[in-house]
Amino acid sequence: MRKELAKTYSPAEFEDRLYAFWNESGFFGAEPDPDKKPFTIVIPPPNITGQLHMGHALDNTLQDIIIRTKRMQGYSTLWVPGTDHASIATEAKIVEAMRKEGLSKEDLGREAFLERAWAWKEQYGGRIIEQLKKLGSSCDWSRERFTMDEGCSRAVREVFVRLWEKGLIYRGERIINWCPHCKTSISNAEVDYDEQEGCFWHIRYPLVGGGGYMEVATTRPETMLGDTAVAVNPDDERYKQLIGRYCILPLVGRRIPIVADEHAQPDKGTGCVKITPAHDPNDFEVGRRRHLPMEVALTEDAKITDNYPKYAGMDRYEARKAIVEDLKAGGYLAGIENITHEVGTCYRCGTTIEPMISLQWFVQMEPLAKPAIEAVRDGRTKFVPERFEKNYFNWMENTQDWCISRQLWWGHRIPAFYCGDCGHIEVSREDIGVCPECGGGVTRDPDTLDTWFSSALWPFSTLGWPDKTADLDYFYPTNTLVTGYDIITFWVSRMIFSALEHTGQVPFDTVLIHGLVRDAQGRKMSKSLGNGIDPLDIIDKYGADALRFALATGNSPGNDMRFSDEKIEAARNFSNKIWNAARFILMNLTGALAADEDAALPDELKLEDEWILSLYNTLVGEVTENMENYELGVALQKLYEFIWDIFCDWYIELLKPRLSAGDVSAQRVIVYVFTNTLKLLHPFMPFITEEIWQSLPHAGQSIMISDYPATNDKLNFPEAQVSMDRIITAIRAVRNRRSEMNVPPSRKAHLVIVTDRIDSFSEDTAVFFTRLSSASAVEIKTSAPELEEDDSAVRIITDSASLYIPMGDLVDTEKEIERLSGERQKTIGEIERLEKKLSNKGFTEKAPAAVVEGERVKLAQYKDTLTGIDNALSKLK
RNA sequence: GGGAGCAUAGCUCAGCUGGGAGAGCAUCUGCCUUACAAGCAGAGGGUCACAGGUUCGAGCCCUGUUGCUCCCACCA
Repeated sequence: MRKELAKTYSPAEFEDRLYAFWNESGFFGAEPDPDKKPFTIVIPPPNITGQLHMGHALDNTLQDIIIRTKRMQGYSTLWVPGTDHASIATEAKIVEAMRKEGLSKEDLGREAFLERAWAWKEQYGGRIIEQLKKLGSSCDWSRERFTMDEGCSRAVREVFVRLWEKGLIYRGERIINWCPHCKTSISNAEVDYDEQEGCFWHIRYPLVGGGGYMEVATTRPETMLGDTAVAVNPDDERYKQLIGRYCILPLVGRRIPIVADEHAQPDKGTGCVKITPAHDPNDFEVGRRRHLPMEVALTEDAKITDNYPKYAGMDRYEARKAIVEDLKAGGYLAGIENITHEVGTCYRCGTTIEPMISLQWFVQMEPLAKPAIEAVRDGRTKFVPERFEKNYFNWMENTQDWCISRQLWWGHRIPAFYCGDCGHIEVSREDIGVCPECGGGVTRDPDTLDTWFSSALWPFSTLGWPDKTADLDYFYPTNTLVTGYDIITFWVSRMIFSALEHTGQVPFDTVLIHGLVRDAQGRKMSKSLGNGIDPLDIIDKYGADALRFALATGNSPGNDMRFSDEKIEAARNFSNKIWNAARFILMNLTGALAADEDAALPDELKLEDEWILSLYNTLVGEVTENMENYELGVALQKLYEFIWDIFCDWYIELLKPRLSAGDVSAQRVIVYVFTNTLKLLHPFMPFITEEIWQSLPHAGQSIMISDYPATNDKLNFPEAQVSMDRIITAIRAVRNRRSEMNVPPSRKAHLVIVTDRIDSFSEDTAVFFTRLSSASAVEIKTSAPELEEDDSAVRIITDSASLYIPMGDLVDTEKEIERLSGERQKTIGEIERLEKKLSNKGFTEKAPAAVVEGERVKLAQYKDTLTGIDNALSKLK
């Protein structure tokens, strides 16, 4: 039984119901099917801390559009959903919540903390999943994964052990980015740079044995406590003779050497650089090269260490003030310069990061990067748009070793065990209790892995890897990865090298990159600005389809977009338009079409039927091609234009006389075209298309599992297109004239059409003029009408007909002559332009024949128009 | 310092492999024409940033310039 369509478009009344229907019917599920080709997408797993924002909405809308299209095209489609544990973000939230209860991590201890974290995950982790469902996401929920679930954890451990065994993971003391707030190391990729106001402090370091000072400049005077040298360039004539001598570190009194190192550039500042190996990445390198001692001056929470009693316990900013004061007092301060500079901050909490020397785990990048670069270079994975490949190459080719250990508890604990007796490090797939070397007691590394270490495995860990599962065999490698450009380095690149290393295959063949969703003023949506638009509010108010339409239309790959009220309203209006078109069609169905069956095309087609079928067929071809090329926005735009400007504004209007007469062929054609257009639109706007489809004559359970329309040569009617174009042009011309003369549509007028195109202008098509151009009666003649000399008929000239409307004294003859003369000039201009073009041998000989022919046709049309205008003018005069 | 993007109607943006520029919104005019006023019909509005070049032909390809944005690196 078909469903009755509600009178008004109220998405809230059917979206949830339809989603439940699809889900319960198992349409989202996928199984390996040897008779079908697989098509797989893995979701970029949202953080369990997350709430759905516009970025998610865009990302998942695009994925859903793609997966729904492929599903209808007959692929066995799998969209794997899931969430990310987001170690640092989640831990920060839980710590914050605990702080409000007056508790710290240390108070609870690791076990209890993790219990809390899991409870938190259970409580909030599902929230974003529910929100994705509101959007219409057709994920296979039976395969929902979590980066810390058993399978993913096993994959993580396996990968860690394999990389260790291959020597691609190592543990070492390096300068790392330390977040004093999160109290963990973070990778280079996790550092954001903020422009900040600051100072250059010029400090004098007295030379040992007299003879003046070395003047150094620094933005961070507090780090001087950790200075262990001053460097000058070996080729710098000014200081050459000082190399090997010593100076005294002010306030501390330590003797530090003057060393030669290329790091010091003579043309920068004074040419002398203070060297703090434990607190600056460059200085660290200098320290290594010159065998300088490491002097740690800051603690993990960025306070001065006890080694400097005067400043001990001060945080870095207090210490800075105190030290600057003391330098000034001691006469060591040579000057202060105000500057703006980029300061590294933690991407999660915004705290200024502190470069620290620390013992951490690293992944050696070079051997992994090489094949990953190759895979993109030879096209096994391609980026859409292509330009992002440069981004990718740039990062991959210059990447440094990846710091993967985090001093956090929420995450995958590093599977390394340290022997307390012999110092052996055992990295193991299984937990161990004793040292395999000496039998001594072992302790496990307390640290966890960078969140991205597990997300890097997502395309295959979610399909069962390291086991050889049927899913992995069938659905992997996946096809399209959809994500924002802001995440290419964090995630996309790491998935590519991880997949190549562990599965020997690229993780996906295409990376579809989209931009950011900005607010109406073009600003990034952010919590601090408070300019975020909640997609769920939009869905409540306008419906998920409208949201999806607003996000998908006019959006091209890789480019940012703005989200505005106007956009969402336009989207809602389009939904409403479709809804009402459906209502109109339904109220006109009679007889057989009232039954549950697919509408087949009738044997006899009228001109307008052939015309709409032709245009529809073209649409199918174009949309299909656009979808292949990931031009989703273009495809949607074409659907919009077809539905609104062609189908609703013209075909429905043209068909009204036949429909009101109960013409069953007309019903069949309109249902055919409408139903199939809905199918093309379904991936973009799944809810409204389903709700309408259910109420139209149809076979099958759901539009979402119906067959995607294919082009059909039998539906091409070029002659009908030409004929209808003539009619439409003529109708528009009449409307145009009437509008210019401010004649209301209610005032009907007699219309005489003089034409020799009787194939287009006939008894059958005359009715179009009655309805669509306010004609009271239509007369078609093949020779000029015998209008009386004084009859001021309005003459409307098109390339295929002259139309006459007697309007009595509504028309001013003088004005009419003026208007026609103007039109004549314009037409002559066009004719001249085309004649010039066509007399250009370069054009006629070199341009494709079809283009030249097209120009000839245009010229002939303009000439016909001119003849018509001249006739009309001579009549008026 | 290296790389990328953007510049098209008043605003926000499309424009796929070069063949005389489009949409939405806004503006103006006329319409409650029984699917839809969340609508219908019409109108105005653009040296496609600037300067060269390639081509029969350039919004599109090449070179340079200007302005804005982003990414990476660096910043003692």
